[in-house]
Amino acid sequence: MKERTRFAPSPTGMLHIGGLRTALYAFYLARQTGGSFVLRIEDTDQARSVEGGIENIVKTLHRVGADPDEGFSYVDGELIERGDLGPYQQSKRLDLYRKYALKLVDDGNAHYCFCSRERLDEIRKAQQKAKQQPKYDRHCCDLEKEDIEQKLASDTPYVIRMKVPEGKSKIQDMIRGEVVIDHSEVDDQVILKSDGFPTYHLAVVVDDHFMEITTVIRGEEWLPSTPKHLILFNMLGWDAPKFAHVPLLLNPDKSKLSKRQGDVAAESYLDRGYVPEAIVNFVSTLGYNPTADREIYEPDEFIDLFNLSKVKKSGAVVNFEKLDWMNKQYMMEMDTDELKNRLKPFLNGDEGDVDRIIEVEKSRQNTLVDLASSIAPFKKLQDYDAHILIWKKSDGETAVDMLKEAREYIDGLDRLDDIVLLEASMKQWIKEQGIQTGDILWPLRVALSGSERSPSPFEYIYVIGKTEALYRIDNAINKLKGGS
RNA sequence: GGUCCCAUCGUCUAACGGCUAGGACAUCAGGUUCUCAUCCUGGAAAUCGGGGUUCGAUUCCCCGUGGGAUCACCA
Repeated sequence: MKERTRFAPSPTGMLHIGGLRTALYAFYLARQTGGSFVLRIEDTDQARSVEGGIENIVKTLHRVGADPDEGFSYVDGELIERGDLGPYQQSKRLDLYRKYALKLVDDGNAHYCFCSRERLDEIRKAQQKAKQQPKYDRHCCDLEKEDIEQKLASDTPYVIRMKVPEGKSKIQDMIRGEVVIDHSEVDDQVILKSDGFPTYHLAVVVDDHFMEITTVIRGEEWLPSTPKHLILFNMLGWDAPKFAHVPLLLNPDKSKLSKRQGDVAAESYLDRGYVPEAIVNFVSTLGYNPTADREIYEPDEFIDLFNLSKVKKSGAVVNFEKLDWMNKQYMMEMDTDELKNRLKPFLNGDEGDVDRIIEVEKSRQNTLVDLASSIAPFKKLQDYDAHILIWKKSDGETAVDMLKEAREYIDGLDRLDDIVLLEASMKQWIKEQGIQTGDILWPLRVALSGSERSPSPFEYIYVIGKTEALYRIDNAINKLKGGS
C-alpha cells in the first residue's frame, strides 16, 4: 500500500531533533511504499510563529536529504509549495476549518461557548482544589437558540467546543498495540478559537482527511489526546488514519528532551560540523534498530529497512558521545575530495591546498569544525615552550644533536611525496645510526608541529615540505640554545 | 493527584518461551607507537521487586515499585 505520511511542524524557527526523527520515519515509510511525504505547516497559534520559520525547517530537511514530495520543500535553493491538496499551511485554510466547525455545531456535536477566560480559570481552580479533573463544566452546552443568536449578533466573543460523547476510544497504535481511553477523561476541547483560528485538534483532523494521510507518525506526547481526534473523525463521518506514536527523546535525567539541557536544534549539529549521514543515522537509530548487526548505515538503507513495528516503546536518552563516534566513522570512510567538499563551508577560503592535511587529520578529528581548525598548525608554526622539545627519557643536549642530524637527513631527501616510503626509509636510517627512535622523533615532531600531541613527523614533512620543515627545525634548535 | 504509556550493562540496543543474556558508545587494563588519533586484545558492567502460567521465563499474566507523558482559546 502506498503510504501518505506527513510531518507537521509549527514554524518556530528550528527543527527539534525529535521532530527530525519523526520526519525521517514518515519519510522512510512514504518512500518505501512509493507513496508521498507531505510537509504541512501548523501555524494556528499566531503567537508562536516565527519569521522565516518555515524556510528554516524545510532547509534543514533538505540538508539531511529528506525532501518532502508534497507541501513545502526546498528545491534549487528556493522555498516552494507544491501538491494538489493544498494550501499546506493551516493559516491559509481558515474557511475550511470554520465550515467543519459549524457543521459539527449543526449536527449537535459541538456548541458555541461564550464563557470568559476568567470564568474558565475559576472553575479550573475550584476543580483542582476539590481534587477533581479540570474539565469544562458544559455551562454553554444547552443555551437557547435565541440566546445564542443574540450573543452572536452583539459580537460577544465565542469559541466552539466539541461535545465529547460517553464511551471510550480504542486506539490501534502501530507501535503500542491497542490503547483504550475512557471519554470521561477527555475534555470538551475548544476546536475553534475566538480569533477564528482552529485549535490543533480540529485542524489536524480536517487536514489529515483532505490531504489523504494514511499513517500519522508523531511523538508519544500526543497519545492522550488521540481520542479527541478519533471522536472528531467519527463525528465528521471520515475514516481515521493509522497512528504510530513514537517514544520520546530524553535528557540524561530522563525528562523530555528540552532546549534547556543542551542544543536540540538539528541544524546546529549541521553547523557544528556533523555530516548529514551521521545525524540521520544517529537520530534514526534512537529507539529503532534496523538489523542489530551493525551501527552504521547509509541514509538510503533506512528506506528499505525501516519497519514501524520494530520501533521501541520506551524513551531513549540521547547520548551525544556516540554521535561524535559515528561522525568520525563517516568521515574516515570519505575520500579526500569528498571531505574537502564538505569542509568548504567551514573554511575561510584562504587556506590554500589542504588535501594532505585532510589525509593525515581525518582519523584524528570528530567533526568538520575540528578538522577545519586542525589546518592552522600546518600552515603556520604556532608558538610553543622550548622545554616541550625534550623527550621525557632524554635531555636538551641530545635534542639539539638529534635535531641537527635530522635536519641534515631531511635536507638530503629528494622524495617527500610518498608518506609510506618516507617513514620506512627514515626509520631504516635511524636504525642504522643506532639512535633511539624517541630521542630523535620526539623533538623532531614537536619542532615541526609546535605541539606535544600531533601527527607524526613523517606526516608533517609530507604536508609542509622540505623548506618549511628545515625552517621549523632551525627555529627549534635556536629555541633550545636560547632557552637553556 | 486522575488517566495513559514504559521498564535488559552508566547510555543506545540484540535475544521464535530454550546457548554462559550478544553488540555498540563511554570506561578500565594491555598491545602497536616518539605523542595524539587510528588499529588490535582483554576486563568490569544489565534482565526493577514479588507472585503466578510452564518441564523451562528477559520474553506471557497479575500486583507492587520506579520513570515518563498528559490533563489550555500551545502545538
